[in-house]
Amino acid sequence: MPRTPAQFEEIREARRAAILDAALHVFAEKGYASSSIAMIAKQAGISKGLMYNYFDSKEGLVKTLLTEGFDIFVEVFDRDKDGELTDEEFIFFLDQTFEILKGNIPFWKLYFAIMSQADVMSMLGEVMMEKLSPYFNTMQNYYAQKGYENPMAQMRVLGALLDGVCLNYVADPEGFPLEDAKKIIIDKFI
Amino acid sequence: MPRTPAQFEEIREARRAAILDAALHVFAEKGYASSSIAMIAKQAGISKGLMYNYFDSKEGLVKTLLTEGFDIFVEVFDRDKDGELTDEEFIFFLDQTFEILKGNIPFWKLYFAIMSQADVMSMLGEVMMEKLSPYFNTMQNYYAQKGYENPMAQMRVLGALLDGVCLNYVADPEGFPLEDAKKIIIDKFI
Amino acid sequence: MPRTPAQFEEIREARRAAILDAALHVFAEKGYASSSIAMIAKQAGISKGLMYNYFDSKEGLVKTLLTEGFDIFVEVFDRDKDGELTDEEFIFFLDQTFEILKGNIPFWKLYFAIMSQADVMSMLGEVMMEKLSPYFNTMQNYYAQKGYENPMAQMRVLGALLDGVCLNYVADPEGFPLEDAKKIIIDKFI
Amino acid sequence: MPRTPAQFEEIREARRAAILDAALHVFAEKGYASSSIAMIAKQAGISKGLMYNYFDSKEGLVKTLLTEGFDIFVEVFDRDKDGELTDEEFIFFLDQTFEILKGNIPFWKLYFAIMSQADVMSMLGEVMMEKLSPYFNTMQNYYAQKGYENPMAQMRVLGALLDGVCLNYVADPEGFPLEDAKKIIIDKFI
DNA sequence: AATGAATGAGAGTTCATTCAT
DNA sequence: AATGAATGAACTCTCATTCAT
Repeated sequence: MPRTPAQFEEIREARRAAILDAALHVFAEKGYASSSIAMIAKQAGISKGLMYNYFDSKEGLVKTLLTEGFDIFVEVFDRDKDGELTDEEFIFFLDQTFEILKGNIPFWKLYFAIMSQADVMSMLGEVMMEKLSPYFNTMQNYYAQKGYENPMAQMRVLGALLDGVCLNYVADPEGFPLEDAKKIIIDKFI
Repeated sequence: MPRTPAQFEEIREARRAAILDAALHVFAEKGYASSSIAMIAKQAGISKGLMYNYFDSKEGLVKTLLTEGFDIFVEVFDRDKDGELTDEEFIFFLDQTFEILKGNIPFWKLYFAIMSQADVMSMLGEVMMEKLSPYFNTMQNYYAQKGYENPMAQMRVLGALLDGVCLNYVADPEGFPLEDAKKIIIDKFI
Repeated sequence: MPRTPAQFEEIREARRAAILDAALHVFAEKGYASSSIAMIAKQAGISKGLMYNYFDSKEGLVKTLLTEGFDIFVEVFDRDKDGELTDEEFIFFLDQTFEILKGNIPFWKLYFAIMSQADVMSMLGEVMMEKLSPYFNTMQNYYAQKGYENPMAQMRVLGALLDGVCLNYVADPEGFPLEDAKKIIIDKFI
Repeated sequence: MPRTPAQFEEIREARRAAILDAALHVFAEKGYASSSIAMIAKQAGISKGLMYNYFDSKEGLVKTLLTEGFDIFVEVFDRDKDGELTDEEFIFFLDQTFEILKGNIPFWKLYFAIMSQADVMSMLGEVMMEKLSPYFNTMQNYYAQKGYENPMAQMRVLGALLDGVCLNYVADPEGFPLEDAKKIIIDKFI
């Protein structure tokens, strides 16, 4: 009995996910430029040729990884998008951020690797900013409603700190004291 | 009649500086792996071949950039290396850090590009850690002598914050409120 | 529908042989260091890149040529490896040597080109010695059992003579009187 | 007081010899293609540029080495060029050959390295043959006057043997039993 | 006469991408 | 849908040769 169209779709979807997963890990391990399509295909258990049946190019692959990666991130914070934050919610907010970080180290490795390459960034910068701005708005609102003098700057500093923690953590997950850092941040930035 | 040794030395020094400058900007812009010797040579206005009269390899080039870049950084902080810090000195310390940051944007772009590439890091990790550890020690000492519970974590968080500020600033020097950030950091981390 | 594994295997085997054949002739003609992958690829009618789908490196290519070339040589003499030789067998032995020589001129050209290049020799010396030593042992045994005073020296002289004949023959296959030489050698060295 | 033209000439001559000597040793060590002008200049203690004041090109250098090297060889045997040889003279002849071999290992290394490269040979082959033919004629005459059936073949076999001994000796001067070989050759080929 | 900075062609090698099957 | 052989451009690096001084 031949496969139904739905079955085909299912197989395709699973394979697509496998390729993205393989690509994420290879990119995170070796960096974007130093990763080859051959490595990714091998890791995904398929041929190089078939890769191009699923993704247009190496660049398309990394763009998909980044945009879909951020979508997951955004989903989690979606409910708080426009709301006001209590202190408990803000703590929860930070907690969530750290949980996502811990669960997606390869993604954040890739994120920082790509971030530092102006040419790739120029294509992704807008997309990312659009997705992340609700998150930043939430932070800024928090400081605004607490009556801080310069809530934008407060938000940028906190954002920078989270970037920095993220960068240090993915560079050395064993060595960086993530839990201690969380306490200190909550202590200072609430 | 040949040039005098002094003349040759002069030529070499000027060329060397031009190559390093070109390399710094290209690496900062594209990342290490995505930069080619051809790009750097073109930027420096010389032939590919001449590069190798001045530097052994692409790797040697980036190592030189980073070690000499950090040397400038280290020089400034040298006098405080082992001493204890008063609050004023700590503020001065942060001030200096920000001044250096403002004056060397391409260098710090390169620094982050390197930081996020595991393969390059593996060859540079030691060099960098050696140069930076006195700086981190100074910070840790500061928190230790102020009686903080976990000075190492305090230091790591401050380090992460400075990384993050640096990262955000070099990504968008006009948009990031560096002066405001400095005030907030001094306020919170002293 | 993809080619079957058997079809791929067929293609690979044919290409591999074509590359080895091209490489043998180019190396034999120009020597190892002066032969370029571009020349070999051109001779084989393929792109430079494809070479590396079949062989790891230029060095790998020449190693393969030499080991597989010697294997043919070794195969012929395998049965006599450890045995004692009668005069008839010794004559047969020389006969075989000359036949192999006549049928593989480019290989022996390569062999001498390699022999005279210290840097290549250093990577091949072991492989070659391992393959050739049974052959030399056979000769030495022959002289030992005939009661010669210094069988090792006899063997070395005979080996040198065969090298020299080989060298002269490959340099000028038409001009060198191979058959006459064989008679003289059998006459003097039996 | 300025140097006299004769003094200039003397300096030039000494320098020329130093360059040739340096080149011979570098070529013998690394092979022709793998030796660089930079290495040779360094070994000779002069600049690359000055090399080209003495020799047109790398190829010119090796041609000079080979032709002048053979001249030395030829000189020694000059007196016997056309004469008839007694057995004692023939032994002396072989003796001389071995002495020259022992005293000029780098030259013979270079000779064999170049011999195996058809393209270089094509330029040198004629020159060399012209210089060596008296030597071969002497050998052939020796066998002719002793009444051998095929003196040309005898000569070619002896020539091949001397080639082979030379090749084996320069490849491994410590290991090859040159003195034993000489005795065996005299024993068999007189 | 002498230097070594500088070039440019070409070396070995890698790899994203295409394509016949 | 699927393969991996094949290409070609670009990579890092080397070096004989030239040339301003």
